[in-house]
Amino acid sequence: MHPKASKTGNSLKLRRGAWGSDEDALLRKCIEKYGEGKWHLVPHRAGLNRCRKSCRLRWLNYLRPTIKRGEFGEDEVDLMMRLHKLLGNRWSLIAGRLPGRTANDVKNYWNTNVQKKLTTISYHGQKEVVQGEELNNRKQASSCATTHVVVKPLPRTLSKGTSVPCYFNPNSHMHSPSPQEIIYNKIVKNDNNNNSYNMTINKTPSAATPLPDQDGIDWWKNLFEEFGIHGQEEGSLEGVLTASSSGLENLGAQRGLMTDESSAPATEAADLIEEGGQSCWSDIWDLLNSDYN
DNA sequence: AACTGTTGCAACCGCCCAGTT
DNA sequence: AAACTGGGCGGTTGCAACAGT
Repeated sequence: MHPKASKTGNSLKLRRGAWGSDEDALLRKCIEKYGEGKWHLVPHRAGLNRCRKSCRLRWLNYLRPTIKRGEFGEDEVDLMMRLHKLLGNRWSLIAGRLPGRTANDVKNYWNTNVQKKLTTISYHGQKEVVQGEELNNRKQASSCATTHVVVKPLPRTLSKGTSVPCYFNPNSHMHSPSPQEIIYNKIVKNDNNNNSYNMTINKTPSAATPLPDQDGIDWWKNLFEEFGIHGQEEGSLEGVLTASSSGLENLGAQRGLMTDESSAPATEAADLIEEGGQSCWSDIWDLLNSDYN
């Protein structure tokens, strides 16, 4: 019996611990037949003596056919680092940007690989083995030295039928960021590189891109306001764009990411927004896909 | 070969949030 | 408004496998 199987009284009825191949097969069959969701029905439907949470976890973290196995690639680790810097321990959000990777995978990788590396690399960039009291001292010092602002967007509730602009590239497994996301990436994350997720952009949004409706406008407005960016015209797309144009500059400057205003992508994007209004997104798209060194 | 220490990761726990009653 | 329920998340645990002595 698995050691975790005898912790609570409930476990007398429900099986716990490691999953057997027969259980996996039952669960897989059940999900194939009924689809994901309604997890409280899954144990009964599948004929499993497991709790709903256990079934859900097993499926999401192990059985799902889209799950990618094997080592994390260099680009994946790089993206993970950036996202962690931005989001903190929001593993599900980070995993959402790493196709095929689960939140559990990301969390485990971070805890076992990345965190370990961070604590064993000295300030001079030289690898060394640090243990005991010295390790604790380093950790303490490191937490002071690398303090940064973690952006934690609040969950947003939209009314029914809202179409928040979502720029999904059907030809790619990767999510293609919206123009707004590109701007956000460029400024907040200082991401000017051709990372894998940026390289999936293979179309301009000019024709096919839906423009935000009122709820979408509010959504973006709320996001900007969260960063202390305020528009002049309430409730209009132009207002949001105007707000974003000034706000982007402020945000970039606030974060100390734009040393040369004349060549900063945010400034140029902001100018384009101010000049072009709704029709300028394709220009901004091109601009933000170009390299800034 | 036997023992000990370390690592990776699957699984569980407790909590939170949103929706429903 | 309060209680309940389902879904989801981050943190933690502990086992199996591996590496070192």
